Amino acid sequence: MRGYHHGNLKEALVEAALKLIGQKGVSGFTFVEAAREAGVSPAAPYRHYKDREQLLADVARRGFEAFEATLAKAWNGGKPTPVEALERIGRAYLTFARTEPAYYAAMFEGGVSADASPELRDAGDRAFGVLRQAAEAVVETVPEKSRPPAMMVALHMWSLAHGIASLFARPDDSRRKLPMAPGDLLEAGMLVYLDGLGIRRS
Amino acid sequence: MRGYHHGNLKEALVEAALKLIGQKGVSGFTFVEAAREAGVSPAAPYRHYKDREQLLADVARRGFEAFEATLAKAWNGGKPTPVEALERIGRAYLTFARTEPAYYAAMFEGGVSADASPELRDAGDRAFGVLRQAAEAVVETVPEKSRPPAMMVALHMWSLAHGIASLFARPDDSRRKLPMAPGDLLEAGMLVYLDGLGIRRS
DNA sequence: TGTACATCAGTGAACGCGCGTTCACTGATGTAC
DNA sequence: TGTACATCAGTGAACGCGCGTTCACTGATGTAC
Repeated sequence: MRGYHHGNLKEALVEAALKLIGQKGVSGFTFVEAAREAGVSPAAPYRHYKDREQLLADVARRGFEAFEATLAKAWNGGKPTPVEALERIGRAYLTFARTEPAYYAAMFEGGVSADASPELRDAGDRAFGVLRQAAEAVVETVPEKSRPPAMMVALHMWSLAHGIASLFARPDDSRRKLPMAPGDLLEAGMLVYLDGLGIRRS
Repeated sequence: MRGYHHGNLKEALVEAALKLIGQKGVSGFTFVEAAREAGVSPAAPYRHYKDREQLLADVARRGFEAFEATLAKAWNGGKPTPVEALERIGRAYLTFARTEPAYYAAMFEGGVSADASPELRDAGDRAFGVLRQAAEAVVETVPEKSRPPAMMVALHMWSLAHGIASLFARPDDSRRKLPMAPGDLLEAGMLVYLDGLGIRRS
């Protein structure tokens, strides 16, 4: 922090980006201001990132890694039952969107193309992998004959959670009022859906 | 168009905004460029809009009105059956997001607060009203005793459609690859969900 | 253990750029009489 | 029907601002010997 060399500038820039994105959204975040926030001259970030886009992509990648860890923890090996664990994933999804709006925005609203870098794509795929694996465990609780495709189930869960997150569970924009908590809305939706697949609740 | 007075500048600015948003996203759209696109000096737009934000809000409002018309047309009075008509609404939703990305972005990703103006809020409410009314007709096909709340159903449909739209059905960002068409993914999800509510398909 | 030196991570000044906004203004339009 | 005049919708020049990016540079660090 003191002295000519910052010593940890890359991390400081990521921190600054998260703070700024949280305050003004992805589009309000600038390279120069991130440098200022990190207490460094406007030319310094170029030692670590080629441009603003690359810093954003790095933030998004870290976001997906944190997201994956959050979802994996919520899954907890599918205990006590896959359905209950999947519901925990759903709630963890919304909690992440609410408590880490900067990460969430960089991941999903950044205009950062998913294949801006291989690392970003991989991180995104791994996060989705948690959901997909959960969906697999859940569909395996029904007889093989009437078993729905796990990929489809995972995509439905993801879409529903993301839809609720971006419509109702963002802290910054007071999007729409809801007659219930977003987490409850998601859980209700998941239960109805799983019923529709013939999956028992317990 | 010719002469000192444009004659139709407000409309031209909206057109320009749509074109620019479609090309570079909401955050890439600027007041000055909209003026340039409309063939007018950078000071001219101030005769019609207080600032960039107000123009954006106007675009979003018009978007919601077009959206409402699209959804209402798809609903078509709930014929031949409410469930089929609801599926048509779902597909129309995704088609709108795909073919009118600029409107969709202004409506949902603009950072335009829903209550930037009463007109905007009303337009948004009316668009959602179509979905809500459709949900009401659909739930009324089940006996009152086991009838789910229409509001909840409408919110689930909206969230699922919006989630699929923003994850998979935007033309600009090649978000994620899908093993199926977004419309099919949504229809499958809706059918499973309605099954879960005990609503027959026909 | 000291020293020479390569490498690295910063500085700070400068640039061109486009944006948002303002200002006094002026050409066109419409209306009162 | 003609004319005077108020109003309106535009002009264009100017401003301050912050951003992205570059450049030659310099202080700090680490390593070979």
